[in-house]
Amino acid sequence: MSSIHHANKDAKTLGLTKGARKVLELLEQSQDLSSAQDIYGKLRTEEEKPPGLTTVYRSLESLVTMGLVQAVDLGDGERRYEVVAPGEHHHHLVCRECGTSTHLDSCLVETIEHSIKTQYKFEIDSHVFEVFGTCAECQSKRK
Amino acid sequence: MSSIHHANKDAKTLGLTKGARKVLELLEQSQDLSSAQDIYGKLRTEEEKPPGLTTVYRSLESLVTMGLVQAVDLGDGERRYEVVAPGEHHHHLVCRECGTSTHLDSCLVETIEHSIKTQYKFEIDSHVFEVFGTCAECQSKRK
DNA sequence: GTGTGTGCAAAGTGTTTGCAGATAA
DNA sequence: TTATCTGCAAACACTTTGCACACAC
Repeated sequence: MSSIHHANKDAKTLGLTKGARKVLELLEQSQDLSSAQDIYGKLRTEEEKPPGLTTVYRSLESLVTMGLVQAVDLGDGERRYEVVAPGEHHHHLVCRECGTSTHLDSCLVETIEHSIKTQYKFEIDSHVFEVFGTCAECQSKRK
Repeated sequence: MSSIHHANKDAKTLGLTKGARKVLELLEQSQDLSSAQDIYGKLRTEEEKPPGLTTVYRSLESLVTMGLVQAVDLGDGERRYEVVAPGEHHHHLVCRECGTSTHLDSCLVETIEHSIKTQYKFEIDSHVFEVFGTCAECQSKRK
């Protein structure tokens, strides 16, 4: 252990600011997608000296840039975030009743990527895909 | 011709307010997705007595509710709109360079709907799917 | 006259930015 | 010290709402 002076728990937190590390930790504990305000609120209860909202936004921005976190837009005017394996991404089944989201285990865009390229001569660089409805649990609660 | 006193051009415009009819007409002429501000701006140049922004927003709301118009969220904080055949919807290839959007000729969600239902027991009621990248034209301009 | 449509201005929401003080190397 | 990080408050962009007036039947 030579040049590393920090007491970081994890190699991938290197280069992150204090605030960003707290945001990342919190996201790692979260099951669901979290908005900036969610994160801010939770940190506010869990930390003695919590980062401000501005710092949360700035942290999320850099975490996304670094590829450690994925931003998800559900179209409700509030961006959500979740940790991902670097370079990975995934899509969700979002329950409108309880708000929970389940990951889809594969990205179906990859399956049609080729046909979009050949049929439309379109060069894909990103995509959004989210499904809304009712999860199994909420369906059974209805009855 | 008995109970219809209006000089409407189209049966489906029945029950629409004056402002909503103008908004719908403009959307019918548009090739691309238009934001409320786009619509407002265009009406402002084309009409003598154009509807205000508020009316544009209210009109879009009712057009969407009536199923004549589809709202599309591209995740840039600005909702876009386009006319659709009642009950229909479609997805887009959105070019990041020139901003144009091309319709995908089929909805691939339908192809995996069954597997989502059986595998996840999830009841789908809506979805978003948009692809971003570079269109054929912008690709050739680059060279 | 009565009810709906409309416009203005104000309020609201999530997010970003400017700037000065706090903090870390 | 010197550069980076942080927080507050203000600015922002899009959208919604309150309210009074206009208009249609």
